[in-house]
Parts: sequence; C-alpha cells; structure tokens
Amino acid sequence: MVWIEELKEHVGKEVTLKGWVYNKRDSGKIRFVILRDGTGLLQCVFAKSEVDEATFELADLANQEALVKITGTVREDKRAPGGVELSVRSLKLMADSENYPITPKEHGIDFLLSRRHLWLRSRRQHALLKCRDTLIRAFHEFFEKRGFILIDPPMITPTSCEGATTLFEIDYFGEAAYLSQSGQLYMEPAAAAFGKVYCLAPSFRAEKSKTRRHLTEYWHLEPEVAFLDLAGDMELAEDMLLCVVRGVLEHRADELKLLGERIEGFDKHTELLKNLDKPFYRISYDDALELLKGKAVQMKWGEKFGADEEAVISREFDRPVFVHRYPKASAPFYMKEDPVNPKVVLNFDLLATEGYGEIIGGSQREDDLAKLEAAIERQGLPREPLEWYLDLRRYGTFEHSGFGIGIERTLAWITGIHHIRETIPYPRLIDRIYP
RNA sequence: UCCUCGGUAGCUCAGCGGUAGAGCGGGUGGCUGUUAACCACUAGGUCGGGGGUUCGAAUCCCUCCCGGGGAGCCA
Repeated sequence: MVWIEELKEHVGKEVTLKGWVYNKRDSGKIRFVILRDGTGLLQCVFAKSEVDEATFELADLANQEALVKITGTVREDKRAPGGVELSVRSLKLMADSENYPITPKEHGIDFLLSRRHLWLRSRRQHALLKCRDTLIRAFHEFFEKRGFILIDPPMITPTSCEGATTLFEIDYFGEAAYLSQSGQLYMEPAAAAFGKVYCLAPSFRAEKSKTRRHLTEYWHLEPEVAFLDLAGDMELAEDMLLCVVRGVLEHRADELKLLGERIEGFDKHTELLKNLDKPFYRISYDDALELLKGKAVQMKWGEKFGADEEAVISREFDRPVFVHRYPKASAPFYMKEDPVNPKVVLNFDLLATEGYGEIIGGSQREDDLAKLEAAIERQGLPREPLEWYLDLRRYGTFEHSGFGIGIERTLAWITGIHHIRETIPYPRLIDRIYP
C-alpha cells in the first residue's frame, strides 16, 4: 500500500492504493477516475484495450466518494493533474457511496456548513486546514525557540476574566461556572513561576456576534512575559507574526495558490505578505484620532473605534499597525495606567493590513496593588473571586506584559479568505452547533 | 438585540398577478486523453409554515420559522 503523495518515487512500478472516488470522466473506450486518499489526488486511467471487461465496467459503478482499492502502474504524464497517473490493472469496490451530496459544482454556505463533516474532503477546505496546521506549528516553534513554557489554562472558570462580555454558563455540580473567554489571568501567575509562558486553548464568547470575524469558540494564543514593558510586548508580537507568516508562505505555497484562484486581488495580497518586514507601524490612540480626522471621520476623544474606523486606519499602511495607549475609561481593569498620562493605559491593538481588522490585543499589566484594587472598585467588579489574582501584587509584584491573538483571524488574514468560519475544522457560530 | 437581503427540483438560481422553468447533479445512450469533459434523451416540485386580498397567488399583504450579509462586542 502506498499513499498518493509518495507516488513520484514509484514511477514505472506497479502499486496498490486505497482511496475515495473524487470525480469521474469517461469517453467511450477510456475512463478517468480521480482518486483521493487525503494526501493528494490521482488520475487513474482505464483504457478498454488494457484492462479486462469486468474492471472496465467497474469504473462506471464506482460513485463519487465510493471507497476503492486500485492496482496499476505509475506513469509520468503531463496531461494528468499532479504529473503522475495510474494505468489501472484492477479495481475493487470496497464501500459504495450513493448520492454524495457535495457534487463538484457550486453550493451555498448553509448547505456546506450543515455538511461540514463531508465538506472537509474538498480541495479548498483541505488546503485551508493544512495552512492552519502549519500556522499552529509555526507558533509553537517560535515560542519554543525563545524559551517559552507552554502552560495550559483551565477552560472551566468560576468568574469572568474581563467582566463585560457575555459568558457561556454551565452547571458545575450545582454551582454556576463559565467557559473561559481568556487564559490571561491564569498566565500571569504562570509568568511569575516560569518567566516566559504562553498558552493555546479555545476561548468562548457568548455574544450574539454575527460577522465574518467572529466565532463563539475560537483558538486563542496568549503569551505572558515577566520583566517586559509595552514596547517589548509589541516587539514580541511583531517578531512572532513575521515568523509565522513566513512559515506559512514557505511551507504552503501550493495550498495558498489554490485558495487564491477564487479570491480577487490575491496576488497583491500575497505580494504584500512576502514583502512583510519589521518594523510594523506604531501610532497612539491620539495619532489615530488625528489620522481619522484627516479622512473626514470625526470622533470625540474617548470614543472607541468601530470596524469601519479600524479599516480606514489599516488601509493607510502597507504593514500591520499597532494602535497603542487607549483611553482608560473603556479599558479592562488589569491594564496598567500610563505613568506619563493617567488618562490612558499601556495597551495596544494590532490591526492587520487591508482592512482585516484587529488580530492581536495586548497590554502591560497593572502591577501596583492599590491601583489594581481601585480599578476593580471603579468597574464594579466583585473583589472576592479576584483575591488570588491580587496575590501576584502582594508577593513580589513585577513588571509584565502579554497579548492574545486569534488563530482563525490570523489564518483568514494570511490566506486572504473573507470569512473566518472556514479556518476552523468545525466552526461554532451563533445558531450553528451542528455537526 | 438592531439593520438588511433571501427561502421555488438533490444543488445553484430565474420567474414577481393568468397552465412550474434553466444549468448542474441522477438515470439511459454516444464518443480512446478527459481536466468542474462534451453531445442527445429522460425522471424529478405541497414554490419555508399558517392566515388574508383576488375570478385567479410562487408572485400582493400580515404573521411565524429558518438562513445569508452587516452593526455593536471582541481575538
């Protein structure tokens, strides 16, 4: 038994493969069966003059996605997709497949998402999820090389980490518990224990967000580093993003090309990614307000940027842009106040290019116990469940920073696809939990 | 939650007051190099549910259900 991806090493030899029928074409006395085994596609040729009558007839009986076992001779042929094809000697139908729903034509998104378990077999989804695999490996490699320790946060938590956003509530032996929306509060103690740490885990958001940039369950990567200030935090985010973008471009060129066939302006996007380099742009919230004013977008100081404003800002730059030091009033309690200007906090959002929007949010954490207590009080958060978190400021408080990056948003940006729902094997969306 | 668009054959859609349509997919037949093959023939429908207007409703109105796109929130 061999896999399709290994066939170039078997040219001229007879091999046996198992796989599913991807597509068929026939023309009188010749039949073409495109075989799919997960590692690639292979054109199998049935010539009436070269196979026996029964085998030739069998080629007709195998429906789309039927499992077959095929034996034949590997041959190089320019006319075949992939460069090699199989001259078939025998075929065995192992398992039939009647009326496979995803035919090789266009389908709507509702139809496809309802059949996500089958949709994964198609070329585009295959390419996308291979890019996801490469992206995640690139992230791990980056942090491993820098001496970070992987720390897994809990997914079941007693309270909200950030207060405002809606949480999924679960019944925990009669007590209310919640699915985590961030591992950050658990990574800060880990940073005090190990210095440089990161986690990669699902985060859950119960907001009824219904846009191309939201999932209710997404994969959240969160580094947290001791003795790192805001400037260092942005440098870390910059180095990390450059590293993983280059990793995907290098290892998944074929997949990206396939994905780009149906995306307008894809060449320009790829060109931009290939030329991506340090430094990314850094502008303050105040600078961003000025920039928007120049684009005839009037906003009062203190107002948050919406998706439109973020798109306007990001389109002004040919590299991702850090927007830092946002107004304190709308910031989460754990962000450190700027000693230079107490009206803002030491945080940043990283906006991806071409209007993709925010893919990273990070900050230097408040390390002053009194200020942190005041922020909790000011935001009306219950203090008791956060006592353990306050301990970090009691026992050797330390300067530290971190950020969170969405795997799916990053992948959508790199691959140039519009909606993030296809960047995760089984997307969880508002009103969609099947399959 | 709000705004907006939609639900007609297995799929993608056209039809928008007067007998239910196309392409693809399925079936049958033809073709020895096809690339989402092509050509011919063929089967396939409570026009999302309910109510109303009308001589007559897929088409107009009301309502409910389901889905797409977007906003807010965020990664």
